Amino acid sequence: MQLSIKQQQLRLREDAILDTANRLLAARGYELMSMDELAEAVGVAKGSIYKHFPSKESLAAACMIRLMQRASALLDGLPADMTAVQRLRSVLRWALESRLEGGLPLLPSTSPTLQAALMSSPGYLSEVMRLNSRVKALVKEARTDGALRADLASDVILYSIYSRTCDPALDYLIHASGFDGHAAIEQLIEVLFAGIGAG
Amino acid sequence: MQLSIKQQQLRLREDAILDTANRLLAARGYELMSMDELAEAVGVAKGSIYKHFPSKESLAAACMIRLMQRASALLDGLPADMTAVQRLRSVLRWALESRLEGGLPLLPSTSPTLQAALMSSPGYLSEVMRLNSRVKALVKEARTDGALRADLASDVILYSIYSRTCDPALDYLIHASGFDGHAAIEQLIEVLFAGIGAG
DNA sequence: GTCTATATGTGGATAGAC
DNA sequence: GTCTATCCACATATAGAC
Repeated sequence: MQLSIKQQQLRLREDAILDTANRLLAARGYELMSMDELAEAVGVAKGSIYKHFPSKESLAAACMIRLMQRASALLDGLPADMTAVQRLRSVLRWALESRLEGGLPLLPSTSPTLQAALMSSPGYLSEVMRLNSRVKALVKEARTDGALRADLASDVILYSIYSRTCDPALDYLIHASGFDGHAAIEQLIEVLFAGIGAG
Repeated sequence: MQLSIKQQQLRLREDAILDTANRLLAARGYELMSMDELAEAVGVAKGSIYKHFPSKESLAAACMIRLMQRASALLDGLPADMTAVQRLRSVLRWALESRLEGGLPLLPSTSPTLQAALMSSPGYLSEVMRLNSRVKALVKEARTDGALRADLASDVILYSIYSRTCDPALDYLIHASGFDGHAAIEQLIEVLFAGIGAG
């Protein structure tokens, strides 16, 4: 079933909106991104955006869903011979590299109203669950491999990994200490896995 | 030189404003705390707040300055026989306990406009420098003690410590995993120092 | 579906009486 | 210095022509 030309154009337009929104959300956060500036940055009228997304909140939710789908796709694409802990490193590295390119909004816990909207968005919730259970499974596997500390609760490990995706140390190292972005990322990954890794 | 009754009352009023602002900033962030709700929470008219602080930004700066002064005071009060790395653990523990009590705003990097305002506030800047140089000195001392990894750049260690004060893993552990707050704090401190500590 | 124009609400900041 | 009442800018969201 092929999409018609019109549907393809529509899809492209929506992707353009989401790309720009993604960037603005990452740069300024949910509250400070106005629909006016988004419309101008995309190059469409504000009213048009509301034809694609019924509200600012649903737009943000769509951004987050797309990001999580990309994270899942990244996991799918990893070489089959990778160990669980290597996969965990890879997905964290991908998230931090995405942040460097200005594409990773830190939306969670940014805004109560947004948080409430996300929590009542079925699409968002199911994608969160899906990604979370995959990462959880990797943590469990890495622990049985003996690659992660057995004396830590697995949630301590899990949330420590999640939290590093929005670690402000990355920005500090780059802007205050002059680190190269990729080098800074490797340092943060190294420190994290030295803290949660066995041996 | 004793303060007059009136000056004391003024000071108390200002402290009350700062206490409430501190709590609201921690709970909702800079953008979402409105001067309207602050005034109502303190129990004064909005106009009155502007007699004490010329702008919302200067109010936030005053909050941050007071917090950093408290951190400095905490360092002053630590036992003389504590090692440098123990002092670092203590100040991080204090920061996280403050967050638990709802008193530690995550202002840095929260808002570009606020960031700009802070960077042009002499009082804020001098307090930042003062605290930062003390913590930096502790990191240096702990490294020469052999308590911190020598293969890491000291800025990597320094910013990793700073970043843990706003680690979202704390909230996740408490709210999603049912951890006790103090236990969660000890886990995060343990993971961090396992990552940056020698041996 | 895209545009222009507008309704409606809310934010920071101020004026002026007391 | 505290209050009430208000100004002004800007944000989300919608209306209506094409």
